[in-house]
Order: sequence, then C-alpha cells, then structure tokens
Amino acid sequence: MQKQETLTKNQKIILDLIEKSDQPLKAYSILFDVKKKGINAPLQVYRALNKLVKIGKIHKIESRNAFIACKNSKCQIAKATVFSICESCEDVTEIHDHTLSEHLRDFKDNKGMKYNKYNLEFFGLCKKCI
Amino acid sequence: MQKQETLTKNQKIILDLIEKSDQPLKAYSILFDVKKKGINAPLQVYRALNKLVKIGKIHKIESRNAFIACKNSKCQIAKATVFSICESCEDVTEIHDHTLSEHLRDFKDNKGMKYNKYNLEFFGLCKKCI
DNA sequence: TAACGCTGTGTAATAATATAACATATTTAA
DNA sequence: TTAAATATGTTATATTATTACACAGCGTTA
Ligand SMILES: [Zn+2]
Ligand SMILES: [Zn+2]
Ligand SMILES: [Zn+2]
Ligand SMILES: [Zn+2]
Repeated sequence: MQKQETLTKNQKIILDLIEKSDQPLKAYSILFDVKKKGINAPLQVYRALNKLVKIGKIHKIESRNAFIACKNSKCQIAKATVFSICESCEDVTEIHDHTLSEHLRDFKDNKGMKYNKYNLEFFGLCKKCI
Repeated sequence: MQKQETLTKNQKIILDLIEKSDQPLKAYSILFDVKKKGINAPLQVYRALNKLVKIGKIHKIESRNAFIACKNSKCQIAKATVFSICESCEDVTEIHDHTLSEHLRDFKDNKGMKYNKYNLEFFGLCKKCI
C-alpha cells in the first residue's frame, strides 16, 4: 500500500483538504478551495482524486458525486466500502461492521462472477433528523 | 404501488425503451432514441426517469449514471438494490439473494440511524471476461 | 360551476460533473 | 542512461443534470 510520503504536491494538498473535512467534498468545491494553492483546473483535481481513491486514502460517495477521507488508517480498505447517508442533512459516515463485511466479502452469486470490490450505501435519517 | 397503466405517455415511452434493453441506458442515449417519438429535451427524459425510479420500475446504477429496468415484477423492490457490474464489459445484473437481502435489511449501525433504503454494487469480472 | 392542489408537459437556458488532447517535466527501474 | 511510467499545466470540450417559466389536465371540494 502506498504511503502518504510518496504522494505528490497536488495529491497532498487535496488529501489534506479532504481529511480536514468530516463530510464529503465535491470536486468543484475542492477546486475552489485549492485555487489559492496554485491548482487551477478541474483536471488537476480529478487526477489527484482518482489517485487518492485508487490508493484508498479517500472514497467516492457514488450517489452524491463527492469524496470523503478514509478514516480506517490501519487496513486501507479501498475496495470494500459501506456508508450511511442521511437524506435530510446529507451527513455521511463510513461504516466498519465486521459481520456485515464478512457477509459481503463471502458473497457469491450464481453467475460465476469474480468480485474484487463492492460499494454499499445505506440511506435514511440520522438521529438528529428523525 | 403504482401500476404501469397509470404511467403517462412520456413515462411509457421511456420505460419501454429501458425494458427492451437488458443493459443500463444513459439519459442522453435515451434522449437520442426517443427524439423520433417527440421527446426533445433532457428534462423530459430526467422527469420520466425520476418517476420510474421512484415507483421502482427502473433503478439507477449510481457508479455508472445509467438506468436499468427492474425485472423483479412481483415485489417491486425499489429501495433495496444489489447489482453486479463487470468492470471489463460493463455488463450489469441485478441480484436477488435472499440471505444477503436479510443481512442488509436487518443491519443496524451503532448511531441510531433509521434506514429506509440501500444500494449495493459489486464490481469484478464476469465469466466471459475472466 | 368554479376554485384549488397536484402532477405532468414543453421549451430555453444554464449548472454541475468529468474527460480528451497535447506538450512537457519528473521519477522509477532496467 | 536510456526507456517507461507517472505527474503536471493548460485549453477546450463532453457528459450529466437542474432551474425557471408558462401552461395543460385531472380530481377534489367549496
Ligand atoms: Zn475507508
Ligand atoms: Zn441528518
Ligand atoms: Zn429491481
Ligand atoms: Zn464482462
């Protein structure tokens, strides 16, 4: 697994920003925030984001087109993600549930497909919004 | 649950098209295909798509921004979807696995969140592409 | 009937998300 | 030390999705 030390300047700038936020950030809001650091174009942001996703430092919340830091610093689960999303306040939390992970990891369909990754998003209302 | 008979003209045209495809269709490819039937603008497509998603006739594949018909005509599961996606040929299949569904339905996090919906996408290689 | 709320339509404009293409630089590895 | 792989900077463009506005149809109900 790649270490943070090997990240490039742009990747570090963008990872720092995402890690400081406890909630997902969108690409163009990231772009706006890093313009003062000399990152000027969408592609510079997307390139860094893609790399960070690939090495498991961040995850993409597919239903929201937004990116959140992975807090799971020990095992770098980049390929098995579970999130809970409040449909009212849009609060997003990454879930690490051992039993659930096992069921998902062990899942086999009847088509002979070979899985290497999954993404699960739960939607509902958080405690504040119920 | 709303019946197909109650769908409007635009909704029927678009549902028919999606149901004829066994693979997900993208909004603008749908738009291209239905122009001959008098649907001219993106918004007309998105409005129909949103409605069809809402009533469970189709699902959105979030990681692909594409829409696929729900084949599960009996129970209209609109709020609990599982897909397998081949990352090579992009073949998408909806999965109905009783055990998995039970685990997901019964999942409780430790934050007191109330879930009403989930979406799970498995990624890998299908038999043809392995 | 008439007024109202609700849902859908049609159209134009625009916003938001993401990639292509090209030239160049830097790092890694044989 | 040369070649391959990875990253950068920039411009332009493609793709996905929504806002805003005017109006039509339909069922409820005053
Ligand atoms: Zn994570
Ligand atoms: Zn909430
Ligand atoms: Zn379905
Ligand atoms: Zn395949």
